[in-house]
Amino acid sequence: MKNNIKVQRAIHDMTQADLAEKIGVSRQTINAIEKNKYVPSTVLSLKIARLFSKPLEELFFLDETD
Amino acid sequence: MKNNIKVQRAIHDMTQADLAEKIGVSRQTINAIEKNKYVPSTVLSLKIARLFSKPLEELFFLDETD
DNA sequence: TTATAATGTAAAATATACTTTACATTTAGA
DNA sequence: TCTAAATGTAAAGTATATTTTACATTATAA
Repeated sequence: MKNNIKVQRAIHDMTQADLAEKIGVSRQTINAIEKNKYVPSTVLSLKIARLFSKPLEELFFLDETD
Repeated sequence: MKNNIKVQRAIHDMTQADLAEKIGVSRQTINAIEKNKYVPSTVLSLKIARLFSKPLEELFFLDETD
């Protein structure tokens, strides 16, 4: 799975720490998601999508490995 | 988080086993998700949404506990 | 009513998400 | 250039998702 969280952060001018704090996870969790270290839970991705006011599918995408 | 997978299965006339097989997880995983035993990964919920041709937010909802 | 399919559940094992702490590297601004 | 902020990364620990096996319960159809 891929995502464009980094772009969304840029649009909203937020740091990884900002985003982490807003959705209640650690900064390393955001970093790991952006670097595709692991797949977030649906609760987490829903919270991120809600924060950025975008449909989840515009932020997270299945790829050939999924 | 809540979901209406059971309703979607009914609409598409699929059993838990059918759905499990189509998205490549065990039947117990589907059952556990429907019974809110645990929160699926984003890959899994994206696959379910794609299978039912619905935006993910129409299948999975954040609630007060999230 | 009986057989069969579907669903619910549970325990043990494994994989993976997420936290915490800590430090190194990169980026950006004074 | 110097400094501070932001990002990347790593290891150890904890929590939770998912599988497998197995069995019990419920619904359905003959």
